[in-house]
Amino acid sequence: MSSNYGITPQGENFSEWYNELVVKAELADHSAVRGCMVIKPHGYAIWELMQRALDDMFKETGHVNAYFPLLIPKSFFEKEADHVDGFAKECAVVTHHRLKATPDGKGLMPDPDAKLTEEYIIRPTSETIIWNTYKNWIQSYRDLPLLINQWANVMRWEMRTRMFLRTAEFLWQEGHTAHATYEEAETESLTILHECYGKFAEEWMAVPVIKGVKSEGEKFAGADHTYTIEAMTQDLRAIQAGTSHHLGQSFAKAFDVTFQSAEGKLEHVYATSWGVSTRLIGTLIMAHSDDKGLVCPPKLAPVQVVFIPMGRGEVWDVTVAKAKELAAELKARGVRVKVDDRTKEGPGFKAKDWDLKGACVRVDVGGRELEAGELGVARRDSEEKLLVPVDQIVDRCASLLSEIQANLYAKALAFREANTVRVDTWDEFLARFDGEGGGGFVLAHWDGTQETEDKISEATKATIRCIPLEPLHPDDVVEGTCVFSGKPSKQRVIFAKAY
RNA sequence: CGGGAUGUGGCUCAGCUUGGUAGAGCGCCGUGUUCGGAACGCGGAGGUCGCAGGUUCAAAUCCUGUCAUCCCGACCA
Repeated sequence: MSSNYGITPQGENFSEWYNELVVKAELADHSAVRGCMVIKPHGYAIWELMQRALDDMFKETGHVNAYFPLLIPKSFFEKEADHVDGFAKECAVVTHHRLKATPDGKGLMPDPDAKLTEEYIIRPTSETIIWNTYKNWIQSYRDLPLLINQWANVMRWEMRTRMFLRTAEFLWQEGHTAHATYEEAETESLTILHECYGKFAEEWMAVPVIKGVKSEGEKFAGADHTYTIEAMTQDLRAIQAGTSHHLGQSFAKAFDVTFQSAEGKLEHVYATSWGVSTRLIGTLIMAHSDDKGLVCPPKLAPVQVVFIPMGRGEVWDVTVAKAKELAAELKARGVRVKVDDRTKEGPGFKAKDWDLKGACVRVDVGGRELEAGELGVARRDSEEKLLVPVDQIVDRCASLLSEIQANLYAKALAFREANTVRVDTWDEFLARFDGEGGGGFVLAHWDGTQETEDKISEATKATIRCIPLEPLHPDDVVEGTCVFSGKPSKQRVIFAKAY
């Protein structure tokens, strides 16, 4: 798109649409640092709203926040073999603690005399530093469960990055818990999945998700098993929006974290870890937004209602005053409002601008309408515009917000259902994922082997997103035969091309 | 890391083939007329052409290297 206005339509090039939207809606910008973005105020506002809602849920389920170091001694990483394999290839390493002038005096270089005896890894995730710490915190069954969450940044040196979806540095939360029994840890990982992540995705983001367990090939490095919430994007791909891992005793054993039980026996603890990241913002965009720009569910919209005063001179003074008055009333009800009283831009410009930035409801405060006693109210989620009597504006805006929240979820759910199919033959399976783009969710039988999973992925680029915890349809758990190998299968699993 | 493309005022790009004093539109600043879905006039500011070498009297332009970004693969929240 060569124009400064507008963005590439989704249908033309989804990827370009996404990249342009992120920048033009002022959510984020590329930075001088490879793979790292600058999250701009409008984008960060969404993250803050997400943080607040999630943090409340974590607290509600008994967790507390703490903070652990950004740098992790390299040796910690060597202690859990699977974990090393999973992350070693994408670690940034700190090797020196001082700079000195280069011989030519023009630049700086790491001072060879300041080489660290043990190098540090910039955390790609904090299991190792946390479990090294927990070792000192846990002695007795009375110290359990230990339920801690951390809000932090992490770094993974990814080959290819995309703003919000995969950046080298990203913001997230990571929960790390310790339990006396396998069952209790299992309950914990499922509680997070259901009470926090699933609920947040559906009730706050208005994004329906499928909760399931990852196959061996897709699970977290070092986990016993991994639970996930999987969402569908508008280009028919799957996006992993959050994961909750039951780590078993692997980290407890690697870091020798034991406790004495009530019976006096020394046992290793059971662990979970779970996280969601700024990728949620990417998920949000890909699930709801359109060719006009960002569509934000009201619960996470930085600006829920925007007022556009119109007219010039005395009329302008009147419309601005009225807009501010109405905005104040709405604000008193806890609605996030904005009066766009910029004088340089016209109302047409402002309407487009707020469509782009994802204001949920726009109220045009015009002189003529004000005299007639009715104002134009436009919904961002639909094309719908309505006339609302001035004295009902506040009530109507408030009710519209919950209608929009519900509508966005319903729309996304209908979209996912329309693009979820059950496939029983290999030819049909191949056809579904042929070519570029997604292919939606395909529910197919799978023989449960890694080998088959790999071969399917190789042939189609589609991977097993999860094995649903609850079947989407009762027939999905009726036995069948693997779509690839023809071997017996207990249930259908979800295949999709993933972000 | 493999294949492809691109780096020129804040943004989108032209100029490069055939070396010779850096351009346009948008944006920005000032000003006036405008203001109901991206208004217009006039006057301005702003770039050692990604970076480092090399060739040359002379490099945005030619050569080498390097870095970054985007697209396609492998990897991944």
